[in-house]
Amino acid sequence: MGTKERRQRQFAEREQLFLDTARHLIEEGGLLPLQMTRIAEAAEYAVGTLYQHFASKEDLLVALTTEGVREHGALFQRVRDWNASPRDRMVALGVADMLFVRRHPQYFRIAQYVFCEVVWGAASAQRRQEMLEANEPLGEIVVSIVEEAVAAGDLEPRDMAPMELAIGSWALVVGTHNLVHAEGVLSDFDVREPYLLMCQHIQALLNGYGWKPWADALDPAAMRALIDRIISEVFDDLCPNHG
Amino acid sequence: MGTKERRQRQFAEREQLFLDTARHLIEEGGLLPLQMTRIAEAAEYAVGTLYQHFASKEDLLVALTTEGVREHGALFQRVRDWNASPRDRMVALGVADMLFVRRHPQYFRIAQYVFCEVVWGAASAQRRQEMLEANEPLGEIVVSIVEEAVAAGDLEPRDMAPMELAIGSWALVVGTHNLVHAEGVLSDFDVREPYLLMCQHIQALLNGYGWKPWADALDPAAMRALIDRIISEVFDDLCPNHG
DNA sequence: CAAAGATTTTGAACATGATTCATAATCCGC
DNA sequence: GCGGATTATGAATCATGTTCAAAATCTTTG
Repeated sequence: MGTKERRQRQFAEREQLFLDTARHLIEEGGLLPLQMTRIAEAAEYAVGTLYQHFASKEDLLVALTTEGVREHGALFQRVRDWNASPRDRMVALGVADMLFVRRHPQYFRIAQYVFCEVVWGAASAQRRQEMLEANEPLGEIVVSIVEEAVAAGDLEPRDMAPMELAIGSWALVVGTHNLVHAEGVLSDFDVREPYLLMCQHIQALLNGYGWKPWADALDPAAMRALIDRIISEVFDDLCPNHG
Repeated sequence: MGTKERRQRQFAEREQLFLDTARHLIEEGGLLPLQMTRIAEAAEYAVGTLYQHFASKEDLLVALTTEGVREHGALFQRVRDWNASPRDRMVALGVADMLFVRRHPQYFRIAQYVFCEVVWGAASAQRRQEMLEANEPLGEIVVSIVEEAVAAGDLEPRDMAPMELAIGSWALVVGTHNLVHAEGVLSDFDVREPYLLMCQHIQALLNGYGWKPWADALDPAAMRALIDRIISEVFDDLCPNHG
């Protein structure tokens, strides 16, 4: 009979509850005052129960980030399936990141923390594994778009592997998140719209690879227009106040 | 008399000792098992003495990173003063990072941790201020190279501020460090020489801005040659086993 | 030079917050 | 409804960062 199955389902539901609760608490007050006791209290369970799900606080944080990676991956899949040129889809990946940050302003902060040796090393091997597995599809999607561009003749990779080309945009995106979230570092220079800028840099990078068709990376208006188009064609439901 | 000065000097020396000791311990065993008690022990002082220098563990980590930023800045200054085209100097900044990582394999790991809300927020305001001040020159050097390129007619910035252009390479570099240090994320794709790749991406980005003279970003051999030239002309003393 | 007073060092005691585990409660099959 | 297995509980434990009263040292002064 299905009693075991029900148990498993309830266990999974409770795990979800813990993760949602933790996310809530982080959104309220940040990562700094997050305590296991508080999470358990807020979820109306005992600490011991929380520890039946997560081997440690770090373990929970890795799990939380893994969820974010999956959601992030869902946005990337939309881009992969979008009927547009590989080049526009590369930019759309950047837009996906931009929107993801808007939806989850805390996400990249937590992710940065989670990937630090101190946290990563203190999480269980299984959670780490899950995270890496959740990450794989993202890399694969970027690579697949690069490969399509090569197949379509838009891009001449010469000796570079698709992944090596993909890493450029990837690093650009990761680096932008880092700079944006490192309080004080960019603020001196008052960068108004860092993610618009990021998209322009992606365009420049693609131009630099000789990726066709060429786009004017230094024209913010053109960039905005493309971003608007991407949002309306791919992410319309995520931007209620758009247009 | 100079007894007060001597005191101050000795105090500064002891602070240096603590920082060096901490760095040593981190190099030995990583950040995870770093304990204030251990640092004090290893430096042959009592914990209380350690706390006369650093308001908290986080404070110490920020101070440690600030030292790294200063050393990093010294490399950037060499590049600024190098007698070469702005474009080659932009690439040389990337090479500076590459060499800095070689000298201090742990540095960017610690920096990533330090810039996380959890650590940054727990450090004293003064240490944070010092860090930001130490960081400023780095940004200024990048911007100054961009400005020189514009002045020389190598680059047509249109509506973009120099800083906005500089942020592209900066993000690329920061993102590469992140990917390289996030264990497991890149390893699936076995990227042999991430920093060679980073330099190629910088070239592509500069090409994409229309930054003259054009360089072939997809030619690893050309890139290696330029890196070798930069090392021999700017960083020769830092690479004993070079050539 | 010694004593008084100021400053600095010390490390055991304290505080915080993660984690455990003996006990209590609950569930399941009969 | 009962007995054994499973699960939940939260007070106790443990690990570390931090403090602070006492001891040690240094500086000034008579």
